[in-house]
Amino acid sequence: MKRGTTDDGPGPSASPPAAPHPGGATLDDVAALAGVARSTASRAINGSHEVSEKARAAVQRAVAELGYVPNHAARALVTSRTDAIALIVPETETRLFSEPYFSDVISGVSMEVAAADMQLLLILVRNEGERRRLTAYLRSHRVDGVILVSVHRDDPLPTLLEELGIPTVLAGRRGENESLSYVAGDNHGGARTAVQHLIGAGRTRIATIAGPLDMEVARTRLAGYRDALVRAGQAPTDDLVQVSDFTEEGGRTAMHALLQRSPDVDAVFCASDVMAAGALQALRSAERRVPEDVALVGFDDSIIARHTTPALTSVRQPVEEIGRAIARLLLDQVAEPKRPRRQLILPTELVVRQSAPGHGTSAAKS
Amino acid sequence: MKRGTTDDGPGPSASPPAAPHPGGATLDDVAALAGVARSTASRAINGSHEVSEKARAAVQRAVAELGYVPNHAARALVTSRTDAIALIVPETETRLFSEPYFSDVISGVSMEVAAADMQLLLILVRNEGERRRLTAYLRSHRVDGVILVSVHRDDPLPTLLEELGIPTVLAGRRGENESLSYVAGDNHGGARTAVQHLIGAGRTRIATIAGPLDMEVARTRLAGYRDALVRAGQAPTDDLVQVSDFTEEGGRTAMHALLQRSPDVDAVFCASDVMAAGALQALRSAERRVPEDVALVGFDDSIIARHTTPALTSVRQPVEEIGRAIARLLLDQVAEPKRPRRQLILPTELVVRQSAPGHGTSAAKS
DNA sequence: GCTGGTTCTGGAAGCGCTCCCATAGATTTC
DNA sequence: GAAATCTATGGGAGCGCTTCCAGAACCAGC
Repeated sequence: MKRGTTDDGPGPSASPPAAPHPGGATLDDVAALAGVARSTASRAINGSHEVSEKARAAVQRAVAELGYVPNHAARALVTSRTDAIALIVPETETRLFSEPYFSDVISGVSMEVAAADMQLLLILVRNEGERRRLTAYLRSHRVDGVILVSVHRDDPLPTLLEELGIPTVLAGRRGENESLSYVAGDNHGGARTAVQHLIGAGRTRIATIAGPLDMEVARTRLAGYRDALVRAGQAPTDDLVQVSDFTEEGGRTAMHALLQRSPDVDAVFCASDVMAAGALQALRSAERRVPEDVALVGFDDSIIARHTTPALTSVRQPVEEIGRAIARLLLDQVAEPKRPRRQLILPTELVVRQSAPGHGTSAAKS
Repeated sequence: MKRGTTDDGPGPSASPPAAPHPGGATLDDVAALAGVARSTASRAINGSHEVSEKARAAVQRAVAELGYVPNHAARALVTSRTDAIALIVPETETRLFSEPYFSDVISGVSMEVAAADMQLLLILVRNEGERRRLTAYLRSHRVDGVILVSVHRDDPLPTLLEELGIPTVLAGRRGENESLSYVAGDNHGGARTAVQHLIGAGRTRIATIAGPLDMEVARTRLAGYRDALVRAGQAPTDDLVQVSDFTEEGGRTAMHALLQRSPDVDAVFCASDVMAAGALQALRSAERRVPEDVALVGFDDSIIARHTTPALTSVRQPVEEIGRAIARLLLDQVAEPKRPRRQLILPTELVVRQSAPGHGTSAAKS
């Protein structure tokens, strides 16, 4: 609809300003009914303590009676706060968004944001066009804060946000020296525990399928894998490391490569369940039994981990809690912009299933 | 902090009103730089055609030079449009949100909403408290339109929205006589096709595990199942129908019940993949082979359909397209509120996998 | 009873924008 | 060539709210 290109009203009638109920009563109505000035009503509603009990009560009564709801736009205009938080999800790769990881993070974020009476804006970025639009959008300061999930090492967005001075919290960090606030699961510890579990089960040729190394999660999980081996006195070798891309197809290909290169592999730690599912297919087609011949551990404890056969042992992150923590950090930062950045690592947990059972349960290898 | 009221001109004060960039240049700045009045600048920017080419060009140059971005709140205040669409997702049951169904619908919605330069608000509703908050929120008219996914038959929300006169589109309908606009997959046709596939493969004792009957999707899929049987000249019997709840555990229980009641069942049409996954477990523990003894079909073609063993034959809905259609319907309705409601049913597609292969491929039953 | 504080309150000034209205030019018509 | 008709423009009035400021009302204290 082209803005009322002039002639939608023939005469003095149809006056848009006097719409029936463009949102209901105004603060003036409340003030009038309560018998106070608008400014007093405003103070009463916003909880200024320089209002007498009597006035406050009168205002509250009037608010209730009129069903008054403040006009958000008017308030935003004068306070230059929007009470909105943007959640930005890049949706380049494989429908990342459908991973429980994202939905649970979002769920956690949503809880806290709603509790703070703020709005949550969901922004999916799929391509360059949307990316440009997003940049313009952020420059227009239409949100009080931003949450960024799935950041790549060279993503320009965090830097932009930093320049614009918009409070930002990342789900996961870009690198080891992250300057912004972030919350992440303990990827290093989680990976290490997973590999230690394999070592404890007697596996000796433990490979890993890593994620793309331009993502810090992938690097950290790989580091955790190496750490576990080193601690167990095993020197990690590069031919047991296969870098992939977090997709199922990538997991399959990587597993084939590993089998080719090191046929004696007896365990694989995959940096994601999706890749583990791919690896499982490759192992099946190579006629290796899981877990008897090769034990398999995934990461994320996503929905597919429970549905493969055998079900996947996997590292679970406290995803909803991560979401909540992100929101809390951000809300604090919005309320108090000069507050120093904060970074949080939350513990993970190994969920043991059939693809890599514990001590003794597995094949009597070694 | 003293507020430098108005006179930040000559004074050395550098007062807050002249904040660094509370959002950048204003329309007045643009007008001044372009050498026109504010109203002209406004018209130029909003594409009124009553502006001379010369003025328009000057304004555009000024906008570019200043990096001007309209203040949304100010615009919203005067137009009483928010340019925001709320997407409301009840998150009662099992992390529904993580189903690809939701994420793909959201993805489609997001594309269209972004293209229209509107904002997408995500509102998750988990409990009564959040529900009340939502009601208050909707009453405050802070969104131009609402998208409701996963509606139950007796959900009070659609009615509320109808009363408030807020443009609304549902993903799926509440019942057969839905008064609001909606977009849905062809549940009836999809179910019928699935069952016809089973019939075509020679199955004769085809059961169904239905969803909760207070959801129209569940009813419609059940109706499609019955329709297929009737068309094939088989009278649908109630002991082959087991109502469940769309959860995995529910699917397991339902399958057990069916096996108990009708041990000769040779195929099951499940109203969701999640329930099919549960049914699969029940069949396995009852030592029925899938598909040789019992063929299994799911619905949704969700991520788990590809990861069970055997992989599930399932009915795929054009989910992203549904999302896009929803958004388009809604945006139309926002632009033109008196436009009649519209309802759209989009076709589904049967994806055949091992759990219910086609003719001849399956066991030589019958 | 008057002064010197405290509270509390009402008036008023905008926040940045859209859109109505009146006016100044430009163009046409007779 | 003057009147009539358009068109583009500038002025200005708000949209509903917060917040500054000055003044009213109140309480002590001398």
